[in-house]
Amino acid sequence: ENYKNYDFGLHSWNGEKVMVEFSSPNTNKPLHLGHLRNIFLGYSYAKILEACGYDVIKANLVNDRGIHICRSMVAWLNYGEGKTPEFEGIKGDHFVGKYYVKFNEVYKRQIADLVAGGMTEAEAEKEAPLQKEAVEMLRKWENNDKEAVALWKKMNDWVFAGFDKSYDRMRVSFDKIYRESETYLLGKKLVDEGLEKGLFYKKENGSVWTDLSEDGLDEKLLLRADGTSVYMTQDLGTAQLKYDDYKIDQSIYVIGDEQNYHMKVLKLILQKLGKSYADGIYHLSYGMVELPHGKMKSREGTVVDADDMMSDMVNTAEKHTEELGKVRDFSEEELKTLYETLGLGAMKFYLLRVDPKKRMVFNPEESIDFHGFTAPFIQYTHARIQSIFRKENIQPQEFKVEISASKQIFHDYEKQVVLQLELFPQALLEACDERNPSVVAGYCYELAKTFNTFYNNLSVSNAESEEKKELRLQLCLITAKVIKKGMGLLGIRVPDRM
RNA sequence: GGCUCCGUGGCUCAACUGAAUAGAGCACUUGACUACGGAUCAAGAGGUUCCAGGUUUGAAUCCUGGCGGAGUCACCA
Repeated sequence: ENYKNYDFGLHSWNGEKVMVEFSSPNTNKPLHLGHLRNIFLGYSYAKILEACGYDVIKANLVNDRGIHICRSMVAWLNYGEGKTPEFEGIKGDHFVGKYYVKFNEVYKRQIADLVAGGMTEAEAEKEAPLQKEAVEMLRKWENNDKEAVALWKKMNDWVFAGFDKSYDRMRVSFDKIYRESETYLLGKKLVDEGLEKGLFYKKENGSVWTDLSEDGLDEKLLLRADGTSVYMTQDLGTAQLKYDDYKIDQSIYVIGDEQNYHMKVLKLILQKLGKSYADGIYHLSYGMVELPHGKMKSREGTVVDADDMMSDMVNTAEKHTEELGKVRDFSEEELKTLYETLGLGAMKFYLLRVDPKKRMVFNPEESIDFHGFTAPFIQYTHARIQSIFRKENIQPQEFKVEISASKQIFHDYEKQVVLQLELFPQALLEACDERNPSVVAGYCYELAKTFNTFYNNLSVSNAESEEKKELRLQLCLITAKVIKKGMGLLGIRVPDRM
């Protein structure tokens, strides 16, 4: 009965505004597997919040300033020979990333040389000529040096263009982009504010600190001796800016668990500063993605690149689909869309099906398995349902959802499907409260499984009676809708044929 | 070293926050298309929940102590 005009768990606005920040890349190298978990998690959780009645702003805080980008800049100046991404024919983020790698190669050698010359490791790290160039570049940038800023802008634009291509392919978008280059000055203001209030203090060399030892934490640096900002400075400013811009009730940060401490400190400092929005800060912390052989290390070249990963998954979907040969009549365009839907769907689901808090092992071979607890399994269920509608000449959009439960004697298989469908709103709320999209992933899987059992045991088209047929068609329809809705909350599309 | 988190069949994950026979998937074994799509379904085998104590009518879950692993404690971000 509940399914008449049922809106599948959607709630109207509950009056709360939430910002979800995710992705948050550095502009010195391309996105990798870890970012993928972050992005899919953030995007999915934003959708879940929306479905539960929140007004959601999806934000991306790009770390576009600092020594890391200066390193890429110096390397490009020294070794780039004026080349551009267009010239090389590669994405801008990969292009700039190449120079970051180059920097590290040379830097490492210079350190080794200096250490061989009698310097300590720490000294060598500071004295290496290339590092000195980078530091000088940062200083110039902070002093608004025309050339430095122009180069910085040029290289960042390359990277942004590259990122945009990746986001497009992932089918994620943002409502607001913050750049740390635009927020760090505000952060410095907040530091001044804290100094005036006596919450922070200056050390002899001029660096600014706050002492959080009473709260069980350590002393924390807020401003370097030379007056330049650190990570925390920028985050203070960004937090303020987010609130000024949107007057949000909650501010959710999707950030890896290696920053648990940092986020704790950030919130505490803002609370001490008496900021009303501080209490609304929540760190949606997620565990690192590891590979079967250990964790990803850029130094050892074991980082899995996000773009490569996506291509691999889509290629696998293509291969698999061709082997099965069920969509030979598809146009090129349709095939391309299908492969993206299946490949990226499988990848998103693989990353979202586990509790975000926990570290996870990414097994490339298992991730491309399209059986069992996977997106293609669920997508397949959806496609088969659509197949029934095609056969019955029914337009799902026009088919009315009207279950007259009272008159029916439900078969056990039918009952199980109904019971499972009833759980959807509950799963949605749980995912929202627990801040855990994997609840939705698990739900979709259970629903698909329950439906498949029903499907394999009872015929829809050749049902015992017209009434039964009607009922089962309705079960099919609602199942398809809930699957589509649920998977949509994970950012995964479901095809009508595959 | 201090603080935080984690340890569940060969592998990847669950377990409504203390409940009854610890659930799924992969891999393995066996079955099912003259039935709406076999990317499916049905069945089987596989566990001392890291170890040792403790609390409890009852512990994977809570406490203590080990062992093993991760993160963090930067004038990096």
